[in-house]
Amino acid sequence: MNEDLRSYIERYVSLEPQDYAVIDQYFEEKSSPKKGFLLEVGKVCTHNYFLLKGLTRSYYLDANGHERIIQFGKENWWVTAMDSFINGQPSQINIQALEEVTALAISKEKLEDLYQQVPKMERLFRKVAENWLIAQQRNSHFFMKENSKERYQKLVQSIPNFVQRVPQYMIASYLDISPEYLSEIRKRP
Amino acid sequence: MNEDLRSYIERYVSLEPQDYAVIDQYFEEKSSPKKGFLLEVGKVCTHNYFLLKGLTRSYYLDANGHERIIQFGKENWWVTAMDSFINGQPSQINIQALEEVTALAISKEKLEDLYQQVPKMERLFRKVAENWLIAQQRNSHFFMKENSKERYQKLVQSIPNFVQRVPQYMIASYLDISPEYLSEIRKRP
DNA sequence: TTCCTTTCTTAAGATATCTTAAGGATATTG
DNA sequence: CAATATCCTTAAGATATCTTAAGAAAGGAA
Repeated sequence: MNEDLRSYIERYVSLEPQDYAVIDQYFEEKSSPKKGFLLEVGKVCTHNYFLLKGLTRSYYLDANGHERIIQFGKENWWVTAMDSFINGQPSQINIQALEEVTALAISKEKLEDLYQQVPKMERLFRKVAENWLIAQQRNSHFFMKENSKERYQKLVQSIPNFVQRVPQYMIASYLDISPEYLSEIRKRP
Repeated sequence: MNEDLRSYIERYVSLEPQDYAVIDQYFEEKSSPKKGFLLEVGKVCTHNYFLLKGLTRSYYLDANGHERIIQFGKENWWVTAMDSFINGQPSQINIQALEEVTALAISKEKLEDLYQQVPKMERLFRKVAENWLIAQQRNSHFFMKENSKERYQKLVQSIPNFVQRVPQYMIASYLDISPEYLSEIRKRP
């Protein structure tokens, strides 16, 4: 089994050694070139991706045709369109590789089966969902509480060198700021 | 076992009949008068509450001493301070009863034990966390996408008679609008 | 009912942020 | 290297929303 996934799992649950071999069979390695799509609007999100390498963005086009980024995906985190994946509905978002991406993918059906074969995985994904929820809640409050300048500054601080990996207009989109205004914010002392 | 909790559980997992009696023992009924606190800032949130009756708000005081409501709790939903409950950290929020509240409460320790006794509960709370996450994500996008007026109108539509149960300034706080501006919005055609 | 507290409204001035439009800088490709 | 596409900045005017302050209305307690 892949080392990154293995140590990720170990952080949440303790398994029998042989479980890892079982789990491994449920995942398939997938990759995407830069600018490729892991998911497009309107299609059902059939897979959950554990990112090994690269960077993704999840976004949609708003009423004015502007791209709105709602999430970035990075190494050792799960990338999927939760709503579509869980409920089998057409996705509202695109997921695109911003850098060349390698990921371990598991389909919805296989995941359901894996829960039967290795019940501890149910616990793993419970904890993942709980942590994700907590992160999402913190993020929501962050957006409500902080103004544009603070959002930008805290992003820069909290994820060093992230700003270098991503064009500024995408940072602006993610922070819900117009690119022009972000430019002005950055200039100010 | 309480009927509401039972049918809630049945919506997510199918259990053996005897499981319900086991589960029932893990919960204790708690109640709070109107304006009572289920949790106060600084204390660790030790319980997860399944609301049977009444209404709660989760809020904190911002830098200017203004109350900021981040969530309302209603019948047949879980009320807790996730961050504090899961990570055992002091809570950043207060949880207060807006109406007289009756709830079924389970402590963190008992819940961990329950996962061992009835492993299907792991699945239940995985699904609860997943749905909660999806709801939270939708909510975040809703706040980013819609302006004040639309947020208010959609709240009124989506939860009829909610506006009657709660003072307007609390609605404003929840929608991240100043009470004065909400008053103006409501007046406009 | 009367008083006191809580909640809601009004209005004026202040501020953050957006929109539009244009030009400048930087990357990528042929 | 030139050419093209992508990305970033500047600035002016427009808009949404907040702040402050005051008074009006409604609700609850005496």
